[in-house]
Amino acid sequence: MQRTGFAKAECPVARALDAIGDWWSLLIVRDAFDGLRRFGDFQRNLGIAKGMLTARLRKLVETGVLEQVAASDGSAYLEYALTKRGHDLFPIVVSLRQWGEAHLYARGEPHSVLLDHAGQAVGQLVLPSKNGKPLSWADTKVRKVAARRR
Amino acid sequence: MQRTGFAKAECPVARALDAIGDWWSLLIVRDAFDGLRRFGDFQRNLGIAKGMLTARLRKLVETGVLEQVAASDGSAYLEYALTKRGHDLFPIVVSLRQWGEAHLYARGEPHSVLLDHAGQAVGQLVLPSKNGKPLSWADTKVRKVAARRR
DNA sequence: CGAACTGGTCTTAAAATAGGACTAGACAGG
DNA sequence: CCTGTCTAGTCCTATTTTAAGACCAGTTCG
Repeated sequence: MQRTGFAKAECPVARALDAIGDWWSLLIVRDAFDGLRRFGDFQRNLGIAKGMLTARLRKLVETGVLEQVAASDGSAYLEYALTKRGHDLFPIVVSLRQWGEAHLYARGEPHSVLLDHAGQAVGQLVLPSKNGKPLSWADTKVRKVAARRR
Repeated sequence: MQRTGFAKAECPVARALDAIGDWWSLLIVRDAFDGLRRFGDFQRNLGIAKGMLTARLRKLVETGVLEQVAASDGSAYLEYALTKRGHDLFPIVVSLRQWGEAHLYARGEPHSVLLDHAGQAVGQLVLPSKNGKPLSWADTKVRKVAARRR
């Protein structure tokens, strides 16, 4: 009765959830985007059990989202840094953030916000189309399985 | 030792994960975007245990992502339909899909793809900035807690 | 050198999950 | 209008996952 896995699903959404769709992984990644790099930083900031954190970090390293690098402060410890693949998770974290901001706060309730380099709140993620108008859920359809190409 | 909850976190990412960040909810939502509406359709398509599906659907209805509506075929059964809040999950599902497509398939391995109304594969989600250039992770920063406004 | 910090491992109890048996009401056919 | 099947669940059990904290070896600080 092992938890169902989706690693071999044909659907990319299912595979992505298999890789990073548990309760902690995306929060670790969010913290990594905020600049956290050390085991203890993640542990204190998230309040996660250490064994859990060990397991999650290990899986994220295996998946290629994080990598262990020498500590930036010159000490003998290791740090966890986002890889290219990890940085590519940015739209996922932002989309979760924007949905959360829009739907899960009472009016006036304080929450963190995402700013650009100029200190301006950023706009919504958009899915561009040829003619410049953003695509919505109603404009798209999934083709079940792509033909094997190349 | 109840699973840690993030419902009251100040971070919107954490709240979003609390609401829809489990192993099944986003797959149910994905199927709903694909047009599935009935209990049995979700159950057969996902291979999920029925008790699990019952619990997930109930939570998604509570969260306001799905709502129960009369069956579209005129029978006495109910169907689950995406609400506005549910449709707003579209960027999350798309960002997961695009990350999965980019990183979790061997070259040439078949997978489903997202098409626009014209049958063209859609482009990448982008986070627009004032000057038109998309923002990346390096261009943004989180302000920890927004001042209470209004 | 000794104390505290770092980054873990191990153990335990509670909770979540998978899988399947069972069921009440809806529906379709004869 | 009777019966068999379908639908949408509930309930039970075995197993896995999680939370929480005790413990520990190597590193750094004073």
